Amino acid sequence: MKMSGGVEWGLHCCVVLSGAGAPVTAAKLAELHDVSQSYLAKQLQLLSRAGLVRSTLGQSGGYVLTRAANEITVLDVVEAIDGVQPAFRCTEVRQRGPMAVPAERCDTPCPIARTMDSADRVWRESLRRVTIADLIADVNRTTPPEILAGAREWLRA
Amino acid sequence: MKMSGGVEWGLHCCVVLSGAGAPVTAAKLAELHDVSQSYLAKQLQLLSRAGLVRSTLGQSGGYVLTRAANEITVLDVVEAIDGVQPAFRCTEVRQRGPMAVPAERCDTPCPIARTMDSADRVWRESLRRVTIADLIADVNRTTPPEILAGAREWLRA
DNA sequence: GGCCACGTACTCGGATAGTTGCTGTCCGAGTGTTTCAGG
DNA sequence: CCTGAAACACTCGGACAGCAACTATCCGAGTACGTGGCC
Repeated sequence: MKMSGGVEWGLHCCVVLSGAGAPVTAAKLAELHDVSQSYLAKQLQLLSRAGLVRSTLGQSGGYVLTRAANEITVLDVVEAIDGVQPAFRCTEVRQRGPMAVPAERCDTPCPIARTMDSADRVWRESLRRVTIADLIADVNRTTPPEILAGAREWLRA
Repeated sequence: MKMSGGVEWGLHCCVVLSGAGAPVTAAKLAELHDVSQSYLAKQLQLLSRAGLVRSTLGQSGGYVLTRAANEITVLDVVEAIDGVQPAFRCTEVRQRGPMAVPAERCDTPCPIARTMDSADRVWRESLRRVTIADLIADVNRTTPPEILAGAREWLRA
């Protein structure tokens, strides 16, 4: 089980976009993070489809957040890039084989599926509790101020 | 993000193995669940490596659980088949690019990684709370008794 | 009749192909800016 | 000098290869049972 690596990039991009007041191009974001420019563009498209960021075309275009940083949760980004369907999908094994349970007797979900769904729910709830603003506050507290200022300046240039 | 489909098979097999008093062969388990015999053998090997089941060779061989059903958690099976490493792996993006943070200043983990680790922890904790015995109790309550008896008889033959 | 050795049939275990989905890349459609000519 | 339109340069968006991991499979190593011969 592996999450798409684009989730990490997307979260970093949201943090950066929140700090920059002006639109930032995908090329700048890619260079800042030293990742593939074309592939990051795809992740940004996913964020755009999900309505988390808004893209503006033209010479001074780029991406901006559509909402305040404290109104975007980590779960929003994860679901935008990695998809909303849970990792576990019940294939109804109990309805197969020589001792299959008829479908009409399967009114309640398989207990295995219920267990997995419950775990998936608490996982998503945990991610929903953290917002981009929380991440930014942590970044501001743990990274040297000169690097933050430098990055802000680098984005402007 | 998708979990290995073998996890579902492995859990169903543990439930069945707990009900059967004698060793059950991989071929029988595969036929009972109507899944690929060879592929399920691979999942059972993973369970064997993890020490959850014990394999006995020879004519009347097969697989048996090594512990009581209430001492095997769903997380044990998930980690045995799907692996123990978390779905999210931090690539230390902050240490890359033109505005990289030097490694010696990165004493605390990235807040993104911390958020993901926390979510992964509650997910695993949720799965750890459910045991095979819990699954069995639910199965016994929700499936018609004649099917349970039939399956037990089918396994014996 | 009891015991031992052998052969057989059955089991698991690891090494080997196939397929799906993630990773990475490219070029085309669209728009804001700039420039230049005309009034 | 001001205005308007056209050309340009830069942006995002979706369609196209490459690779890794999961899925599926096969055959070989090893063991318990059954059988036959011997004592």
